[in-house]
Amino acid sequence: MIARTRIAPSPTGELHIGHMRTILYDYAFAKKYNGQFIVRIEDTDRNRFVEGAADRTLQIIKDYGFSWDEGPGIGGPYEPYVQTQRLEIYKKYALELIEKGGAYYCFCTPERLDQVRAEQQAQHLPKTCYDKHCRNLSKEEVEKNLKDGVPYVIRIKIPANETVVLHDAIHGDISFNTNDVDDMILLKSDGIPTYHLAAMVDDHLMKITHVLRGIDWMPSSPVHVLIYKFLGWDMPIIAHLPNLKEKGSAAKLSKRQGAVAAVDFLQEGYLVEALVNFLMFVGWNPGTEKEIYTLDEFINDFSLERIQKTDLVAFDRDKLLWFNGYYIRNLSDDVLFDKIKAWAKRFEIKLNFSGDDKIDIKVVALIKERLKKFSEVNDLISYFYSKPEVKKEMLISYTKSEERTKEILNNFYNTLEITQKENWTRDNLEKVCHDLITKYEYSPKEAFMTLRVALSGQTATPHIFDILEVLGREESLDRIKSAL
RNA sequence: GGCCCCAUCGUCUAAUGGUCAGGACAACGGAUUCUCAUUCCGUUAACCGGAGUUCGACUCUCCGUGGGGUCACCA
Repeated sequence: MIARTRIAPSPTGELHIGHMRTILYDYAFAKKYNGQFIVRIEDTDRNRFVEGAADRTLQIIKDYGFSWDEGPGIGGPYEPYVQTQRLEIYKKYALELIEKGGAYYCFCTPERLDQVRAEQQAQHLPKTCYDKHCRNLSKEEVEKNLKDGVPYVIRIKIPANETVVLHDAIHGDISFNTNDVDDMILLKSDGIPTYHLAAMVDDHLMKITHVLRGIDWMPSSPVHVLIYKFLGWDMPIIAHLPNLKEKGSAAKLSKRQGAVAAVDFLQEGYLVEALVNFLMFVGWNPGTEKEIYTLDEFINDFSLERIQKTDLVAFDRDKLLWFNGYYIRNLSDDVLFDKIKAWAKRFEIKLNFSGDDKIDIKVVALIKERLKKFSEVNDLISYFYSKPEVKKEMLISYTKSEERTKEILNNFYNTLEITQKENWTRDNLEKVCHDLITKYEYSPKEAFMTLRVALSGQTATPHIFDILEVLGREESLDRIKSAL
């Protein structure tokens, strides 16, 4: 089998992370079955069009590590891949639909439609729908309106009381009664098609074999099934994917909880590998206990059958953070440092590093196992580069008294002062300090915590001897003196 | 409200008639004889309710209940 999948973003804003999940599945499926992954821009909504959004969407897809075999920028055998450049094609099929009795001209004004809807609501009808007014127009009336230039749309002519079944690759057969289906608009009065027409025509013409889309499309799928049927085309395989929700509630992703757009996650400092690995499990799992996946492994294991049937799947931000920390820890110090710098450059974030790569990489190595996302870097490294504010209460909280704190710090100071620069290494410092607390019978906790606070102003930091080493002799002594 | 989809630990999920109902995240406890983190070990914890089918139901059927989607000249 050869699979051809597509993603059809509409340039109405920043690409949503849920959409990126669908891209991942589309991409993996096409690759798994030696096919093509296609990007098609669905810019048929002129009202919500956002300038530059299409380019940013294309860019973020690349940023996440995906590439398309056909689409904007590279073309392909079925170009163009931008819907507003294909208007003639849709018009042609809309007319063909009318000819075949599957659609009709509708001259109703938006005002009349609003009125009809309002009346239906006032009567508390189970649902609002077009009253099919223009289905009864005579051939002559239609001709006359057309000749007079009366604005029109083209609607699908849904047959009465028939059962339409959708073969969903995940949910199985789903049947609808056509009495519940509205005569949806296929071609708008401005000559631009709606999704229903445009996507079906393009999917057919572009020989798409599998369509993965959000489950919110399910209610309109009878319209799509009927379009294919009227035009005499074979339907691609359709799979409806669960939507994303915020963990712990049924609410969809919200900015209050964190990033929502794909680019936002990059900006917060998530690694692409972590993001993609996390996204794999947002609606799918291999049925095994394996959960660390490379893209290639995923391509190999992915299958439509193992996509979850549930309509909502949680986007667990804690889990994402865990994935990210995992991938960060698996990076070498050099690579991590380079990635942090690249991230800061791209998002114009000022890092508090010294600029001396040798020292900076050492610091990165020390914070690596604590780092969950890049946006935390500055907080974690601050005291390495600038004198911390040391709170007195915190400083003396590990000893019985101020006197004892002073004594401990004095002893550390004196011991460290006679430690020469060439001996200022992590291992030697550890030995010297341990000797000291043994000699004075300090408890490790009171001594080291006091020293930690004096050096960093914090109670949670990397190992104290690592900090001493990175800070250097002069700076370390200076900070102890300040604390005293 | 009509139509459609869905329902397992706190959270996300595995299980396709027979399992001590498994894993991960989170939480908690222990170890790594300084904190935090990491790593390792461990603990707590779930089949929405009711009928039915069956020797046997988390798994199949029906009815409830609950959640979600949709009902635009948006996708």
